[in-house]
Amino acid sequence: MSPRNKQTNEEIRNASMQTIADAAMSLFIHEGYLNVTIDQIAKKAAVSKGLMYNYFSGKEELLSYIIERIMTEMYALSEKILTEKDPVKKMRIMLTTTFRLLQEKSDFWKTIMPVITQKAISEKMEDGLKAIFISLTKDMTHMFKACGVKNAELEAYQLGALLDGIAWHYFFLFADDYPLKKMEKELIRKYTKLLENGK
Amino acid sequence: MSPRNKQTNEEIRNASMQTIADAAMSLFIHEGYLNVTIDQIAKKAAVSKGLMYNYFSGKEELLSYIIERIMTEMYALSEKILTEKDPVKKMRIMLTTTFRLLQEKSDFWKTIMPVITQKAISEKMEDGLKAIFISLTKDMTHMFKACGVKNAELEAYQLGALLDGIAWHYFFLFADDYPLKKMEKELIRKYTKLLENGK
Amino acid sequence: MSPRNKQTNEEIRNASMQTIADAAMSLFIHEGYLNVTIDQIAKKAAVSKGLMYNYFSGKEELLSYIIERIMTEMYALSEKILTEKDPVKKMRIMLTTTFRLLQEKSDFWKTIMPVITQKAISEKMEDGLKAIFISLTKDMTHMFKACGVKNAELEAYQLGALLDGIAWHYFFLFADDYPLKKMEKELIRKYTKLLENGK
Amino acid sequence: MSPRNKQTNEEIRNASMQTIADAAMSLFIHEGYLNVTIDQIAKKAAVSKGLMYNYFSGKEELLSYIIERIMTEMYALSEKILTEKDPVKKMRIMLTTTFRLLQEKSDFWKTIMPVITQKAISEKMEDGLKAIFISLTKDMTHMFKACGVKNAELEAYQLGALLDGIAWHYFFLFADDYPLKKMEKELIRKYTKLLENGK
DNA sequence: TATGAATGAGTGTTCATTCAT
DNA sequence: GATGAATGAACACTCATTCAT
Repeated sequence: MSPRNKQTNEEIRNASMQTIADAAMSLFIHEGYLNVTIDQIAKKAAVSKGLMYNYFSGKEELLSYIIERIMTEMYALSEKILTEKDPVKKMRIMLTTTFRLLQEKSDFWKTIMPVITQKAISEKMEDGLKAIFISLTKDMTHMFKACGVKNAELEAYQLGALLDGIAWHYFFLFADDYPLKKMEKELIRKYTKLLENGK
Repeated sequence: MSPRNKQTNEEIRNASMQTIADAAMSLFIHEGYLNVTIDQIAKKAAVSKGLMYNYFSGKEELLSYIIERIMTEMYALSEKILTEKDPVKKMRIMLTTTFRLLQEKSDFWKTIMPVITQKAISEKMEDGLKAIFISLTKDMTHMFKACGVKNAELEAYQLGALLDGIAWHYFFLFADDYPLKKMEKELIRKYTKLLENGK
Repeated sequence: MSPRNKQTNEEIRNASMQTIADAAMSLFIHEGYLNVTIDQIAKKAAVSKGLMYNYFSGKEELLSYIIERIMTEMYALSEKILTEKDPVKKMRIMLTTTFRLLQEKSDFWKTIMPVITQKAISEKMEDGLKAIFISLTKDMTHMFKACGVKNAELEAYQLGALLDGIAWHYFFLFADDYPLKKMEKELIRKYTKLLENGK
Repeated sequence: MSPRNKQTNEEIRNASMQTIADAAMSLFIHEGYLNVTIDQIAKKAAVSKGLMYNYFSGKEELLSYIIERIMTEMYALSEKILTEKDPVKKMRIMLTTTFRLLQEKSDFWKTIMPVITQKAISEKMEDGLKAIFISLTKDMTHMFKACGVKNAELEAYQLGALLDGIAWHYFFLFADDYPLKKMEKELIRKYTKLLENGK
């Protein structure tokens, strides 16, 4: 009879939002944003369509919310790399993290990448994503410089492109035929050497 | 009085098809396949909706046609590289061709990349595209081996990933901020050296 | 404040379905299935086009639903005849029921008959309708045999054909010029005599 | 160089019309009037769409033309029956003709019957068809009367309904399961007897 | 006479969004 | 907070008809 207290409501609210966002994200990943209907999301989240509109003003805002969640996660990952000071360790963290994510969170990436290429959508992520890439690239540049690597900035750009290119090939071209494990070992070897030789 | 002759009709038909396909491709590139309506295509091509359906059985077939055109073009480009025998020349051709296309045919690539990531669509290109990538990768592998480069296959994969990663960053992340020219020079220098040192 | 309860919703749903199906049936009867547009149905039912698609997956399923309703009704009618044991009574029920329906439910029949002749559509009813006709024909055959009528099976087929032929002529050829009342009396007289003389 | 003379043109014209009408009729029979497109007709007739419009002002007029051809044929058949004077022979001609047509021209009937039931279309045939049925019914009535058959008019109506009902059952319900041959023999026997007993 | 490229109104269908309950 | 029946603009696609040649 007595109304729920504020905190409980807040919790319910938050739980519902997460439920809906999870369902939506899962569908967006597997079906593509434009192919997913509100009905599907509501059904998967086991809530009514109407409730969705209590929390999100529309399909697009739901996407924005999900992208923000993803960006937060990506930001956290980049922080791990940025805070490591030792160059060789930093490089190893970056490479192992990247390759681990390629396998463990392949869905995560398979969502991100197509989404980035869609003009209307990418604009939502762009700034955040770009910021992360830029800060990582700058960080790598500094690191390469500190280790005496020549053309440090270009090396940093190459490393970034190489890793994204590998992701791209792995996800959209070669899939399980891709020599992911070998590549990881080889890159760790190569870049460790580069850093050490640079010193 | 008499009807058009067969050849004239053939020419008219072909011209219309190209007009429509060009308009559609341009729209698919900038708006994304799923966001583009038949009305938009017809309007841009300055023909009636109905005419589109005289030539293409639907929106999807129109996409297939465009993709085939693109694949044909890509295949022609890959042939140029595959037929060159001298390693250093081959590498230079591949790199300069790639970087030239990134700038001159940025639309071409901006279509390819998002399209590949769209599940339903990528299946149409996949086999053809994969074949091209695989044959190029094999070609590079042979070349690296012939020059005594260690881990030839992994190097070939890296090169492919690096170039696609650069394209990706250039188009969807950094755009005009990207040091494209410097990168081209650096890669030519680096890979020429790799081939020569390998010998 | 609280949402409608399940039962109320069920009632609303059912009412809407019947409203739509009634409107559609009426239009199908008078205009022919293929000539009727979804817009017409929606307008006649005074609902939105979209609502139709909440209940029926398309125009064809709407037709199926209507046909099923009709078949259920026809089946109920045939049951009345099949369960009557006394030959003369059975015959009288069959004839009076048929002639009554010709007048009272002329819409009902006017729907059935054209629909049967439409290939794509008839397949939906065929089995059910055929089953009813066959069971009635068999029932009549047994009855004629039991009464010692010669060529019992052919007589049963004739009776069935005769009644459907009368319906056909009444609806599509002669209309109100048709001597329906006289025919009913004559057939009752004739077939009663046949059954009694057969004994 | 010299223009075709008038007769030749007339012949060409007529031949083209027949070609087109034949193709259209065949398609109308097998696919249904509303399902057949102008393209299909033109293709089947091996003429251009444009030519069709030289001869027929539209799809509907083409149907009218075909129906008229059919009506003419039906009229010719009815004449055969009407002109025979001997009752038994007349009856035999009518029955054998009907049953022969059921088998030989089943396509012919399968077109006619659905078409009759479609309001918009039936109006085109109605008058002609009705006239034929009425004249046949009257003829039969006279014949029955002349042979002393009781309820001559009702008998004539019954005969007509019976034959159309048989056609209906044969075409749309029982198909090859129908005892057509037996029925023919039985009816000849029955009606011959009726005529002879009536005397 | 003959062609078939071109048209565009019309059709079935989808789906994000609203709102009475 | 929660529901889901209802809406209607928007979409892909069809096809009878026109007309320049």
